[in-house]
Amino acid sequence: MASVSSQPQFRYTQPPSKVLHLRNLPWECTEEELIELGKPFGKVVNTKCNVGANKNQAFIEFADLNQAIAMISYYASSSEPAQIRGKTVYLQYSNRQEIVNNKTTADTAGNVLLVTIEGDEARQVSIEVLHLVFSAFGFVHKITTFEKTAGFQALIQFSDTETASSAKNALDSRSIPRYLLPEHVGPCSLRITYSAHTDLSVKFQSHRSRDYTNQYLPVAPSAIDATGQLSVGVDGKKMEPESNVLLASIENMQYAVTLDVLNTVFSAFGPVQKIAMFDKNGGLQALIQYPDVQTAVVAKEALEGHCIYDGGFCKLHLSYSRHVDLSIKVNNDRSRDYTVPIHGGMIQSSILGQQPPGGGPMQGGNAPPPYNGGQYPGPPPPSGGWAPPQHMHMQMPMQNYQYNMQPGHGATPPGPPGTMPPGPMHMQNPPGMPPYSQ
DNA sequence: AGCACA
Repeated sequence: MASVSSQPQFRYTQPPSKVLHLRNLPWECTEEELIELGKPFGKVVNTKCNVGANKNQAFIEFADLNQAIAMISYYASSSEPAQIRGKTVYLQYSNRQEIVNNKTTADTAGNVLLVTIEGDEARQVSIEVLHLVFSAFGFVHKITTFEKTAGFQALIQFSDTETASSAKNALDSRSIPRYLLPEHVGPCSLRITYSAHTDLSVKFQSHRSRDYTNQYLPVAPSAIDATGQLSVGVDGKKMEPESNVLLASIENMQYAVTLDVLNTVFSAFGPVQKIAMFDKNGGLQALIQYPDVQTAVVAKEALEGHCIYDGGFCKLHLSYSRHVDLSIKVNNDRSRDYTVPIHGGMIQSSILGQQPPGGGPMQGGNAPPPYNGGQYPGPPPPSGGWAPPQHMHMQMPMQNYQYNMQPGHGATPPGPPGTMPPGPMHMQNPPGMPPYSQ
């Protein structure tokens, strides 16, 4: 009934085609072997091997029909059959006129990378860690993560193809540094290809996706707990609730860390509203308040474990405070409310880089060693699997935010999303202030 | 030993 097909699936004499169908091939025969076989008769423009249930069929496409005819004719009258690896290969004209290329292996470079995180506990890799790793090559615009059959994957969006390529070249098939992973997590390696995407759609900041160009993007309801704070890690487990207030403790404080130094360091990520410094357990601690959680998250990510001064001095350890709004009673050298103008304009001048009283760390005879731009931040890389990018120093945002305290002006809002220049990030040391690095 | 892939 339904057997009245005008084109039977095959006949014993196919009309000529520049595509040849090959069968009885040795298992998993290579493209090269097919090209070798067809080359004497003409230009092989395409091949497809490992076709069929047994993967023992293949196609060869010639540039010209006459070349295909030449090959068929030759073997039709030859005493020696066509052979690959000593095995007789049967060939005939294909019933198709061209090989459709499903090979995506020649993936075209783009600004978005598809990253597969391989490893038994790949899901433990947080979006923050991915951000940190890929930020070494340039500003990361957006990240989305998802589960596919391939495993735990992420799409990482850069400004441009060049930046994405440099990240891909440096990181593909390498492992995430151990020190970036929780202690119990085993090795996680990265497989990177280009994605066809050019601009990811990120609706919310969540444990699965981030848009770093839009700090005011709403936080996903699923990532907010009863206290209104982000409390979910990428693996869904509870983590330290994020807060707009950071608690900084300073280790190895060889040089004075003043309110102004802290303000400068933390203002790089957004407007600092308030700072309170205090001594605890013989060390210095400070609470730094931002207007929003996202800014604090970015600052914490970028600064955690890094040193204010070169040489391992004044190493910062950051955690989220339980505070939401600091109560600053008095503006002095240990506490400051930058949102409340005071007479005399003292605050503005100090924000803009005035040296701390008594000489800043960069002044005097005991200035810290100069910033070493090429220095690698963080602990030494673990042996094997990881080449630190040349410019993987401090992760800095592309904009410096400062409150404009002049009368009649509100706080200076950050620039619109997408204004960040492409390319790797570089330290921007405020004038007069000490550089900071690992 | 007889025509794939999305």
